[in-house]
Amino acid sequence: MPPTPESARRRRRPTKQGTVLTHDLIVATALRMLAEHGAAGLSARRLGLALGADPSAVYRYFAGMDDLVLAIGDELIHRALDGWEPTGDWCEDLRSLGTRIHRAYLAHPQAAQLTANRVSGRSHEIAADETILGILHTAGFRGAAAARVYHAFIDQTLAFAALDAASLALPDQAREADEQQWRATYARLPAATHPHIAAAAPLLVARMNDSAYPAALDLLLAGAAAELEA
Amino acid sequence: MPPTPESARRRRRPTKQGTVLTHDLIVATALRMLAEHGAAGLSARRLGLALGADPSAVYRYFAGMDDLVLAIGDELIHRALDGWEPTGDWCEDLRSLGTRIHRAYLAHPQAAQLTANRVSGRSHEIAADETILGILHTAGFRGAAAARVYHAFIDQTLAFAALDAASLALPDQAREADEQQWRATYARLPAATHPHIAAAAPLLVARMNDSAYPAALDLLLAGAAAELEA
DNA sequence: CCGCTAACGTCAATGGTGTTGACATAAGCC
DNA sequence: GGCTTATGTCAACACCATTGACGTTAGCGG
Repeated sequence: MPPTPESARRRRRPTKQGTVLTHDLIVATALRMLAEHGAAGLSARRLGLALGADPSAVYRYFAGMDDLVLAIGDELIHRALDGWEPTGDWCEDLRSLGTRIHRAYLAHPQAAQLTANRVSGRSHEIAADETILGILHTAGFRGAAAARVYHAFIDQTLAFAALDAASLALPDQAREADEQQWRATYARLPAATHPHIAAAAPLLVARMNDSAYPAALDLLLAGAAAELEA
Repeated sequence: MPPTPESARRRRRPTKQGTVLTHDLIVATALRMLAEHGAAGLSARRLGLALGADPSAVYRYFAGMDDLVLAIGDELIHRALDGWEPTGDWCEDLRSLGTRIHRAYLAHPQAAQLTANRVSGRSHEIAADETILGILHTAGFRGAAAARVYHAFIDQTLAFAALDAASLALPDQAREADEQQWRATYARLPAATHPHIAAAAPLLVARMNDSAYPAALDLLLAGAAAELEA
């Protein structure tokens, strides 16, 4: 029994504890729980508890936990594009769009981990794709070239979002422990056996918290621009 | 009680069903189970069943399921580098190394999904890092530049591996269903509301199964080479 | 304003999961 | 050949997603 589509909802019975459930309320609560309890901390039972409702009530709104996860992903894309306006400079527009998507995911690293490499096919995801393809069109890309650049752009953005989210998603305590352990293993390798790691270790420790996405994005855009001129 | 390190093992009591457990045997069996039952199909109980042992026996070898997952990741890197020989051409070496890592992960997509954005700090991962830094050193990169290129190279490789693994990991049946559903939503959007998607849909469907990694890798190497000359 | 219907919240149960502590057995050192 | 202890086994715990039956109440048709 698939859940009722949001448009067809009419009756809203308050929960035993008084809250009135909504598609959006559930997504928002799930996002909060992910931030509080980590990527593995989103469970139907805990979600029900946080909502003040029976866990199974969630299934009136989503086909299952996986469906909820896809909705969360679509919400992240929604937030990324909210309020964005094109400047007309295709290169600048793609850069700001990529940066926005990357930033929106990293704002909810635990959620990003779950959703960044999923394709939801939901409304906001579709809107984003249409926007990107539109920008490429105005830039002058047509046919296969447009498809290729689109593909590289969106995959690179989402791939880095997922990767960067993974390190951000570690709880503060575990994250320090992780960095500490990094120092404990990599930074302590003897120069005799691992000369290059030993030499680069201090620099790498310093770099670890930053994302390589901006640099990679610049390279991609430069490559695309060069192709346009040719 | 942390498990006994592999080097300190002496007694090996055969299981009730006759098999003799090993660190490597468990990793290999887990890899097989991942291929058979999907990324979510790796469970302690099923692993025990497949090994012909009690599920809890695994805990004599790994601190937990997560520890096992890290070991699987290290094994993937091991396979990626196995037999690799440098040519001396740094650009070619980095390209072949990146391609090998990407290919090794995609050979076990279900395992890649679990491990590609983890840092294990284990021996083969360390060996790979030392190799990459060594190549960059012979190329002439020093200090911060070497660290920056290393960071971009390894993150891009792993990020694309994770992303590409996600689509490959879908079971054949679900994968066709997914592509079908893609056609059903994206390819059917009316040109009136989504003109660019409607125009690009056939090309995008054709591209979907390929990875954007080779193109992205080329861009990265070209950018690095340009930086060297400057 | 009333009554009917079905949407939706609740309950209970099923079969899965990781993990752990106590126990037993046999491997291999002395 | 006996002792120690590593290691396999067993049973139990607490959690998980999901589902079918149940009952209540919101809100429409009259």
